[in-house]
Amino acid sequence: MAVIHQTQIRQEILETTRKLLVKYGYNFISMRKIASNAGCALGTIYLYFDNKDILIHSLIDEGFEKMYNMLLDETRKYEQPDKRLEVLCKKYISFGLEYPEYYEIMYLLHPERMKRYPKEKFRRARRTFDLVAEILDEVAENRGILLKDSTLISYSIWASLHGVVTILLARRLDKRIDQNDFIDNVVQRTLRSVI
Amino acid sequence: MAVIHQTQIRQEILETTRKLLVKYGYNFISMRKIASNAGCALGTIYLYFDNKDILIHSLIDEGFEKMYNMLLDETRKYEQPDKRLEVLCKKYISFGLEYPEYYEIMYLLHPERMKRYPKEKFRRARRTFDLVAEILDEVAENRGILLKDSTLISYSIWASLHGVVTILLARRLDKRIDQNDFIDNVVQRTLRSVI
DNA sequence: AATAATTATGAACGGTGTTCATAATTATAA
DNA sequence: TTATAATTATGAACACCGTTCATAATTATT
Repeated sequence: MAVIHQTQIRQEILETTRKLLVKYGYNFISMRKIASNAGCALGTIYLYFDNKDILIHSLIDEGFEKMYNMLLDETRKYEQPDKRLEVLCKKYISFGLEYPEYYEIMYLLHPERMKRYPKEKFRRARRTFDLVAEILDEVAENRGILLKDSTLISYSIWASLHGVVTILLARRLDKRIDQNDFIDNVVQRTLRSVI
Repeated sequence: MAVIHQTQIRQEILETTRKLLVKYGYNFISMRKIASNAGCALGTIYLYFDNKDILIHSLIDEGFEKMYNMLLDETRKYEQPDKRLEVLCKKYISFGLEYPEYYEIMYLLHPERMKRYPKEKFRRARRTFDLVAEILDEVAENRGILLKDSTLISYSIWASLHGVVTILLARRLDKRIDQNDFIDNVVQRTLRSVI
């Protein structure tokens, strides 16, 4: 009964999984391929991760960290609240398009798998929403308006942005429509409808 | 080299697949289970469907048909353009929540699988957008405004609605937020931002 | 040095989608 | 009606999958 693991091989497994995920996509990843690439036996992985889901989920933190930093960096470039909200929206979408593998494990894993989705991952995801809510409050204050529920509106904004990303990742946008026009339109509609 | 198949068993396979899909969800479906339930041999399925994806895709038409009719029925209940647009949005979301299995194969199948996604399915999906665009034009006319690109706006609206559905299906909504409040908020924001 | 605890292994289990040689059936030709 | 050809049905076999577990190798403790 092993209790605490913190050896080199655990990190190696994680890094290998991340590399395979980014390089080949979620569907390519199998426990055998990870073991093979990480230079360990198949069973060894199960000493450090209870199952495949938990292993994959360990990468979600990385994704949220990367995303949060990208959004923070981008919004810090500007001071005007409306502008900050705009670049936040656009950066969210471009993150999704730039790192589809991360976006997939962060937001698109099938619901059934989510039974195993650890709660602390949700907490980490929430940090992004706090950022949105924060900037929303700035916008409201700047316009001299009182926002009833910035959290609800944050999630509401997220829905639109998430819709854009998933539609584009699933290649479901009508080819007659320009991708950038589509993104701009949703973002503009979103911004206009905020308050 | 079989060329044309139109026997009873093909329909039986399709119906069995649909039943298994609705009853147990996408992940439960395997070719063996379908064969077993349809009362044929494993290999028989491959006489009528090149592979699993194509078999599943055959059900997509059903989904789009069902959805289109639901949306049409709902919007026909009203005459006022704004109201028609509102119930359209709400019905779209409730369809997604009510028939997650269909919604999944219609809109959420992983992008990699979409390489095999037949083009005629896209065409069928477009009918829904034409309905949205149609109602959008009504709204514009009613308000005496000229809409530049109702197709683009249709897809833009879709993004928001699709975002709502996927977030709810993936159970990613913060539990502090009421589901109906969330839906209403997005729909209201969407309607307000249309023009 | 001997024992105990930990860590690593890979064969085995029951599943998956897909292929294909073979068998059964149906349609056509003599 | 019989013989041949074309079609349709079969399920074993292949190469994969996630997971388990008895066993082996290694490390720590006594």
